[in-house]
Order: sequence, then C-alpha cells, then structure tokens
Amino acid sequence: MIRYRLKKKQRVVSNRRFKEILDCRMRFANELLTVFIAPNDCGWPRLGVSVGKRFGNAVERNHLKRLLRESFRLSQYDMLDNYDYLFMYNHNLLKKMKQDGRRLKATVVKASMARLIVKINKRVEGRANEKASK
RNA sequence: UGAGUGGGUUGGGCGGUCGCCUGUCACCUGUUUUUGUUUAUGAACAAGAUAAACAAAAACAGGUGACAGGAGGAAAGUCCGAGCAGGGUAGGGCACGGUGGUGGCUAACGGCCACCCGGAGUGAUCCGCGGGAAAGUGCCACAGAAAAAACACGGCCGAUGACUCUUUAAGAGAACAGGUAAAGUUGAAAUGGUGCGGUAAGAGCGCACCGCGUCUUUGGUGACAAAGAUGGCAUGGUAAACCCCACCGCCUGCAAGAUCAAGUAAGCUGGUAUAGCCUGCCCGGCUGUUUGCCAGCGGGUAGAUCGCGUGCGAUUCGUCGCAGAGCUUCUCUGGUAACAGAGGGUCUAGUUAAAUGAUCGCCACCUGUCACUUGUUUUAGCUUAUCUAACUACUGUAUAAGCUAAAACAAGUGACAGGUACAGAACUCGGCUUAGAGACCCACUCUUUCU
RNA sequence: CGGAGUGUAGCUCAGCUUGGCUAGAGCACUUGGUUUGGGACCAAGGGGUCGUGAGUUCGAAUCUCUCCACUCCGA
Repeated sequence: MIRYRLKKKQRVVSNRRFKEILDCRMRFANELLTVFIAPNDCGWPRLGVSVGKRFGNAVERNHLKRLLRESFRLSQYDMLDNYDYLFMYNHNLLKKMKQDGRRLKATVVKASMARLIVKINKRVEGRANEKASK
C-alpha cells in the first residue's frame, strides 16, 4: 500500500538551493501556479514553496503554503524522481478571488498541480528521448 | 418597554479519513567500541596476542509502531519596564534623556488601585502629559491708543492755584498748572464684574453680592475641603518655548553571547608623552616604550550545537526534596481596591524556507437568490352604501367598506449557493496601544407604564 | 528579530530648527500671444484632507502622542 507522507528531507530548505533552482530556468505555468524545476541527486522529488509578502498577512501566507504542501503530498508519486519543484502562486488570480470574497480550496490547487505535472512529464520525457536517439 | 454606562467569560461545535512538529517507550537494520564464549593461527601446557563467528551492553545514523502534548486575547505594533547576556566601571560634578495632582501597590514601570481638582453628561459614568509664570530669558502675527512699559496716545474735569472779561460779595471764559483712569469700532486675551451711593470729573473712594489673595481654626497621612476674619485687587497668556524644582536613568542588545568546525595571517597603513585609555565633557585616575598599545583598511562570513522552555539533586523509574518576580476560573485571612500572606493544585508549544492543516458529514450563525404564507401601503377593475337639486332615475377627476390582480416593504418557513471576526509563538515575563464577527453573564443609570 | 529614518501639487524637492506673514520652486497641465504650422519663448491660470486620528495653543505643515505605509542598516 502506498503511503502519502511528507518528511523534512522531501523539502528544499536552503537559500542557496532556491537560487540554483531559479538559475536552471526550467519554468512551467498555468493560470494559478508557476513551477521552477531542477534535477537533484536524492532519488525522490523535493518541494520548495515561495509566497511573497504581497499575498497577505502571515495567516494567509501560511494557508497558501499549507495548501501547496497538501497537494504535493498527495501527488508526489506522479512526479519525476531526482527533481526539485519550486512552486509559486499567480498573484492576479488570487487578488481577484480575494475581491470576490472566496477562499482558495485545496481541490483547486491539486487539480492545477496535476495538469502541470502532466505537462512537465511529457516535456522531460521528450527531451530524454531526443538525447537517446541522438 | 425603550435608550444607555461599566465590567467579566468565550473566541463555532461534534464525528470519520489522511497528514505535520516535539518528547518518551518499544522493535528492526547498519556502523563503531567494550566484554564473554567457540573456532583458526601459534604453542609441550597454561597465560597472553591476532583474525573470524555468535551473544550482550553502550553510542550514533536510518526506519516502523504506540502513547502524550501542540498558537492568542491580542501571539500584532515594538510604545514602556524588567530578567538574561556582553562591554564598561575608584569616585564626584556637569551635560543629555525621561517622568510630573496626592496616597498606596509592584521586581520595575510612562502601568494598576483609591482619592482630590478641572471639564462633559439629566444620570450611571467618562475625559485630563493635572508641578512652577512675584528666579530669569524669549514670543504674543493681523487688528488695536496700548500686548505688559510709564497712563505714552486720545479723552473727561478744571472743585483748588495762577490768567482774562464782566461785575460790589459773585459769575463767565480759555485750558496754564494740576486731578483722573469712567468712554476709546480691536482682539483669543486689555489693569476684578454688576448695582447703588459718591464727586468738579472720577476712582474699591464707600457699601451689597460674586470672583481673587492672605491669615487663623477644624477635618484629612496628603492633594485638598469647610467655616471665620481680613486685604482692597497688587502677579495677562504661553513651560507638549528655553528654563527652574523634585524623582529616575551606564551603553548595546538573543543577529546578545559561548563552544566546535573551517579559514585568513607573523597582512598593510597611520599615531604614540604637549601620548593613549577610562561611554559625551571636566575634575580626577590608570597605562609604561616599538616583538608594545590604540585607530583604520584589507581578508573571511554553505556552518553546526548550546543559549531555548522549568532548573538542580536523589531514585526502588512509580516518584520525592529544594529553588522559581513561574502559572492558577480553587479556598481562607488582611485590605475600600490594586495587591499581599498562607494552604491546595500545577510545570503547560518549542519551530528555524519556520510545526496546529486539508477534506467529508451533521448542527449553529450571517449574506444573496428563488418559492410559499401573513400583514401594511399604492395603483387598476368590480360590487355595495352615502353624497351629488325637494323625490326617483341617470351621471361622477367625490367619499367609505369589501373582493380580485399587480408592485414595493416587513416578518416567518423551505430549498440552493457562498461565507464564518481580528489574526500565527520566534529568548522569556509584567503592562500599554491598536485590530475585531458574534454569543453569554453580572452590576448600575435615565425614560414610559403598572402596583 | 533588533535598530535608524522618510511621508508636502501628477513627478522631484524647499518650508519644520525659532508655531501666524500667500504653503513655495522647477518640470508637467490648461488658456491666450508669437509662428504658415510645430517646438522653444512670453503672459495668465488651475491643481494641496501638508500620510491618518487625537491633544497642547487664540492659532499647528511645524510641538506632543497614537496608528498606517515605505526605505535603509545589523550575524
């Protein structure tokens, strides 16, 4: 039986690693999320979250980070091993939702993340096949 | 009944599934160390040595499971006060900063409690950086005669003295001496206010009331209050202007600091007795000669652990003892109260890209939409009655009642959708300030009605 | 987390020390003139809750306190 857990070693922790991931410039996005990825040598995917100050006060930012953690925990086995994922939110959509008085739901985040994962997997496999054929 | 004042409690609830952080315990795997046994090498035997295997214990790393605990009243702002840490320190004075009614509470405070005074309110109650303006300095724009300076200007009078005229003693004139502080368009503020008497004109010049000051007595620890006598009014405002008085205050802050690891580097420049240091200054003190001291530059800054969440000691691992400005919705005592003392209970999150969450079901509350019911108002239509000439009929921009339909508003019920205040511990406490949807409780005030 | 500082016209800044004089300067904007037209130039004008809310004072951009934004520094 597959356990969905999220340990400390599955997180990106250091400031230096965040900068390295951003320097790899592998970026995918949809209307809600933006993700930067970079290969690592751990053997499992790792999660990094970045929520800036303009998304609200500490309570709202903690809530957004928890939603991302929850989604990552439930969909980690669909992701590529040996990659670090750095997720960020799209500011404009959240601003619009805040004006309408709605809260962001975890199911919405999870669905958005699943679509991104499919996109990433196709792209990375394609590149690997190109290299192999060459 | 309506309106309101003050205070307190709580901060959506229950259940299922998955997940996060910390601690304790148990188990598994790996590594290292120690001990024991067996085997091998070696050896005549024993002891000892080396290697391997097994077992036990300890430490470290990884994993699994169980149990326990896991955000707030403001965790926020960082506005104060402390603990704690480092630096400094023989001592004194000045400077600088803070506080400011009185008495108390507290480890301390700019906090809290009680009282006094002033202001607001019918009242419960609320608000107040609330010492000193005869220690000195400054400022008071515009307007105004004048902004604190003398009645200087402008007025009034001219009783008294001198002058001129008429005239008999007396009267008139002018305004020279002189007297006076009543009027003078202002302004935030103008030499106590109002009234009567008084006078040549006036004036606390006299009196009555009010205000103010001084003294005495009484009450109170005190701020102050009350009563009486007395002075005749003298000192306009501003100290959140400088200042004076009283009291308090070393500087820097957990990114403090300690240990370990790594790393530069016996690096360079300047000063050095009329020197350097001792927080800003002074008195004063200390240092003691170029391999020294001080200042600056350069270099370096992936870090880790402790500090850090009760501590120390003992232990039969159940707990016990001592110490905490520790906590306490418990009890008693003292005190009006803040609070203090004694007893009982209790030790309560510990993260570091930062742990408390997500989702489902039911319930509670709020908002919106739709449907139904009830009530009110308006409009339209119909019926009846009245009125419209004395009667009847007709008619009607007439009135009233009823019914029907539509719209709006209010209340209730049901369904659906959305939401559930403010807000996240970052070394720890005591306060203050600010944010804030509600729910509940207590005490009190005013108004209306009834008894 | 701790410590410093700044908010004034659409923009960049003065004025705050020592409270009152008209809240000012440059660029920008509007109108008119000049030019065949535009730019430049000349003349006139509009535009300010002085970040917010209280207090002291007769009177606050200025003094005091509270709150809100923003900037910088610190191993």
